Amino acid sequence: MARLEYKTVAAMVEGYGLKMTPQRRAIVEYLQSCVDHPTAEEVMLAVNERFPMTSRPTVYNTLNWLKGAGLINEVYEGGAVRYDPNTSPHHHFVCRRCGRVDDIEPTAVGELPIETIPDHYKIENYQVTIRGLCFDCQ
Amino acid sequence: MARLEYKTVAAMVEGYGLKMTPQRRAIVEYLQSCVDHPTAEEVMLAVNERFPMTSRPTVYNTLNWLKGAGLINEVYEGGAVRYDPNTSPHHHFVCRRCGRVDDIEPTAVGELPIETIPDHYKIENYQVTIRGLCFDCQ
DNA sequence: AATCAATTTAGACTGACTCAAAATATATTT
DNA sequence: AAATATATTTTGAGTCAGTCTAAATTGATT
Repeated sequence: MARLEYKTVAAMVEGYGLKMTPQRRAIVEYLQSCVDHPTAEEVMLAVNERFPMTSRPTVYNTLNWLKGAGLINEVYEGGAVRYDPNTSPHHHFVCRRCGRVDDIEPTAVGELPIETIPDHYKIENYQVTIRGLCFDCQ
Repeated sequence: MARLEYKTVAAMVEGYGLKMTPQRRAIVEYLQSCVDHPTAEEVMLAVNERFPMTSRPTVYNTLNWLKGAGLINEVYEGGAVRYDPNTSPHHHFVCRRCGRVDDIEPTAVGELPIETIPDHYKIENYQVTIRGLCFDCQ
């Protein structure tokens, strides 16, 4: 539950008896460096700039493995599936105009008084999506 | 901003110089009767039970029109795009195990203290997604 | 009943994503 | 350092949700 780190991935790869390949390295490094929430296609394009000819299935395989291992999250905004290297609990701000998705720290929003929710639900976590206009679009 | 109502749709269709067809009627009536959040495919299957041979493009056309007119909302949960006939501000509970999506009234959750958020965002609304286990899955 | 515009349909098409099999690379053993 | 075994990548085809187009149809209006 934190920002994606290369050493975590490497250790996990080891632990599962998997192999660390240049493609996986490149994908993980790109995700680490990301401040936004790229789509699979964006990951593929970015990785291919530095490490040409990384195939689409490999990108999807790796993203799906990282997701399954809980090292990245999938978010859906603006009609597209995006990947989020930040797995700490946090919220999102989505700009109605330009579509950018910013992370919002939980401390910036305060706590939701969810204790008032019907008690037949077992709540594990919650996530807030705030919509509006970002600074640039106002 | 309320639950989808047939008369609202009919009036809007009139107003735009459009035509009320049996297919549109069937789709709207099905959405009205829905307590959950159907996918486009589920809408198509349900409508075809009563009104056979409603084609896929017609279902998508109608759903997209309703969405554009602000009469239904699109939500993405469980790896699929779903439609929500309830356009009042409200939240969602998503069951980790069975994937069902329940509406949660804003009054059941209380207010999020969003006034603490960085002030360079112009906030228009926010939506909470609560995850966990529903009653049946505990 | 005839006309015209909006709508539906069938069928082809796109884009995101997955699958399968052959080729290749990695880590390990000798 | 070469050989081996296993994981991974690639290519190319295939699937699935959703869209497009043009022809056929329907609904509203005259």
